[in-house]
Amino acid sequence: MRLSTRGHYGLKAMFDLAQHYGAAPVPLKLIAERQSLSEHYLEQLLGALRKAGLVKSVRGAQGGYMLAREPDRIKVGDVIRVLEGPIAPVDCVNETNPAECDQFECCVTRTVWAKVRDSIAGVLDSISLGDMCRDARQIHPGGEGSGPSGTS
Amino acid sequence: MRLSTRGHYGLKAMFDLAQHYGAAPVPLKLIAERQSLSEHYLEQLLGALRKAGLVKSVRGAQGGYMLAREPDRIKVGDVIRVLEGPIAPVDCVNETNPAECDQFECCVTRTVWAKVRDSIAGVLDSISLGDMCRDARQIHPGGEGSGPSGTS
DNA sequence: ATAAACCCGAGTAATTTACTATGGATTCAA
DNA sequence: TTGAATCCATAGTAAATTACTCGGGTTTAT
Repeated sequence: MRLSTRGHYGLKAMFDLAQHYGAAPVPLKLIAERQSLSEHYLEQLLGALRKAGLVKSVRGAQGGYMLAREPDRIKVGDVIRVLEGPIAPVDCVNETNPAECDQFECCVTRTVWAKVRDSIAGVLDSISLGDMCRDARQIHPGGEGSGPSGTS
Repeated sequence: MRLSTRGHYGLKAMFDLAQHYGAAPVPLKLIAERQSLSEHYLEQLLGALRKAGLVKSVRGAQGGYMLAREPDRIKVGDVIRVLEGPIAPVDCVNETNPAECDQFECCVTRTVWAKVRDSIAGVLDSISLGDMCRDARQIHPGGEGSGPSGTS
């Protein structure tokens, strides 16, 4: 019942980009430093997020990454689905293409997992990057300059 | 964001035991057959559940396993925590001993994961094995003899 | 021209997962 | 009293997954 580092790190990176939305593109190196993540690894995650249309990139010197749309229009669930795949505690309740139950069409443990899936999706789809930024501002008023802002 | 087979199979087995609560102990072999699981592997899971006090065992011929208390007093969450460990999408929001955030005490992605954790725990702790049996009876009226009852 | 950046695919060590194997200890029943 | 049916415990292991690293390329501002 654990997230991999892909989702964990990826959300940190997206939150970082959300905090710099509207400004110049943020170079990978800077995100990796601020969130203390491996640069090369993060590159893969941002590549996936770019292909999924959640971030845009600017190549060349002074380039970097930025959110493809406003922080309020990107949900945590969008990010996690790109990096971790469809939400599914077990395969037979997969969001996009549920695996065939090898046994019978009707099963009880399955409905338990479906409820878990829906409750996870409900939370992830109810929080946007914009929400996270507002929360951060409440906790760390003063923003940017006033010291580092770790994200677990 | 996926359960391992431990939790998946373990809940199937516990549901099987719940459906036979009050009767003679159910031998491992029978559970494994009915739920089409590896016998030896399931043995490990039931061992853990026994040590955790959720099932009792009777050794020797005519022995087997049975729930340690009424199905209504065993929640799905109890089973999953034994087999999968504490519920924690990421380590820093572990239910029992949260890992230190290496960076800072205050972080925003962390509160997201805490909400996910609580929502998962909420679902798992709201469903008992007794509930599952009643659901099964509604779907498969006639019970026992009327054909196999797969559990995904 | 150079340096700062992104882009891409392959490789890999460590860990986890999902079992299997083996042998023993207990108990019922004939 | 013997044999079969059970549970109990530990160790081993092949496959998959994870979390990266490596070594190149390509693009673009200055």
